[in-house]
Amino acid sequence: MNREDERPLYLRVADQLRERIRSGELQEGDRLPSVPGLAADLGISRSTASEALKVLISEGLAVARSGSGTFVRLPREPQRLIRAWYRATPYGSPFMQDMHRQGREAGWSYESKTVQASPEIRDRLGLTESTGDAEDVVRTDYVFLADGEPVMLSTSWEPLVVTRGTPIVLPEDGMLAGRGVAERMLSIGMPIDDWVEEVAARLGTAEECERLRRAAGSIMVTIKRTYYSADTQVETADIVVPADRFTLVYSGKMGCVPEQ
Amino acid sequence: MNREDERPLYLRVADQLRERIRSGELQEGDRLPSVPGLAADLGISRSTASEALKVLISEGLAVARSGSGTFVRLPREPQRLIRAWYRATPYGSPFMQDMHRQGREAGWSYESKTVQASPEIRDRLGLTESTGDAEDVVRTDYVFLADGEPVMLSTSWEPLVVTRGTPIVLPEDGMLAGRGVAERMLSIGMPIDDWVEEVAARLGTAEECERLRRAAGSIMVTIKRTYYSADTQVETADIVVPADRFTLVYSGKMGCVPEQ
DNA sequence: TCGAATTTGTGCGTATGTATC
DNA sequence: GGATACATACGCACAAATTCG
Repeated sequence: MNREDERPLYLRVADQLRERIRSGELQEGDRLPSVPGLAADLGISRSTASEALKVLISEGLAVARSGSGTFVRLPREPQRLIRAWYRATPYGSPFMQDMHRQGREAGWSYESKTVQASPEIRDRLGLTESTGDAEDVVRTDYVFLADGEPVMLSTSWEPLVVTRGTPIVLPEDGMLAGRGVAERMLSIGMPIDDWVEEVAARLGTAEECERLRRAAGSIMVTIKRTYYSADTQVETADIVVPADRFTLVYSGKMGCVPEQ
Repeated sequence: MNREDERPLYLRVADQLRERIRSGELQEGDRLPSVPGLAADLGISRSTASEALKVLISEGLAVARSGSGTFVRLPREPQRLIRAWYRATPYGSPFMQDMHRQGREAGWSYESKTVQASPEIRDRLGLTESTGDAEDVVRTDYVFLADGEPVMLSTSWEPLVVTRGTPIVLPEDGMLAGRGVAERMLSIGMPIDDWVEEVAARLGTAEECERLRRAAGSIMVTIKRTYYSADTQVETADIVVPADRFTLVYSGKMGCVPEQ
């Protein structure tokens, strides 16, 4: 069976399947050989055939549908997300504009709550004065959609010390709903003049992978973003995007020359 | 055996081990229970115990050493890499300055070659005129070190059409060796006035993981960077950093107000 | 240096549950 | 309902790496 057993059998079987995908013989949405089928064809055990398929799944090249089969799922060319601190556009938030430029139908759903900030969030928002047990931020959880599919998660925190008593306390309420943080803050006299984004990457949690319809253990790019107005933090957010779908684009000029 | 089988057994065992790590009972470097040990202790099969450990490994909370055991490996606090287009500093390149600020001994090794650019690199450098089979770029492969350990890979391409005949044809040669691209280009009258970075994440290749001394299959953050001088591309680079060691920091002001 | 014991990795077999068609 | 598929769980065996006396 093994004229050369440098590499484990299940990896060699995975190589073989990967090659059939790469060559175009198996295309997007095609069904890969089933576990029993592979085992019979190659004269290997079902456990080993299953291991080989798991390799492709963990690489994001395939998805398993219980009871149905394992299907090729080619990574799309990643979309570009332009990271910029402020872009007033007819399409609303920066995400909406990026999707619109790429000819995709964008949408989002959200849920806002007034809550007490965690120590980390308090730190990121520069909330030094104690408010006891009082609620001090509005937390909004977003799911962003492209062509109806969830593609980005974001959790945003805005300090009540900034927004309390203004018409924009709730991010997705009122005239400026869906227009993005920058425009909303501008409307209450707090123009955003600086931002910081900390970019990292890690495996997605089970919940993130499920909400973004990715295979368990998919790689996620994470962004911790903070917006400033005159050295005051007015918003901070945790953003999660699947690494196989997005490339983040930063550029030297965007801080100086907002696009119109 | 299962009074409630909502979740698979191997996931519940993984939960249990994860909790022992989270609580501090098992610390960095400690050995997790062995597969046969777990199986005996919990009255489960070795296959199931092995599956449970694989979950923690895939989450990056543990590493397996064949023949030795499976060990807790808590993620370190990642270092920050400040991404900025130009920072003239007494410490040379931006990488050197970041490491110096964090009190780490920085260094690098490199290798330069004059080569013919690939189509992708030609595109990134805006080289539209054909040069036949002639060599048209200087390619430099860097390994950056922190405290003697390799932490970042970078491959840089500079078009000969810009640097030919100048004292800085070879990046790490002459007076400005180690001073960074920005200073070198400035010295030949090509000040860098714009940059674009495309940030993505993926699994590291076998070679990258080995050169950066990471476990096979570690997550890497990749940056495709291009420097411009008056709308002319003067350099492009592919940068690879291990995701568990670095966070990239971008900020709105750095494009306008270079640090001194 | 050698060998015994332990551990992970791989591969085989089987069985059952459950989802899909 | 029946056939097929994946997911989980059990069992066993051997190879390779490591550790330790």
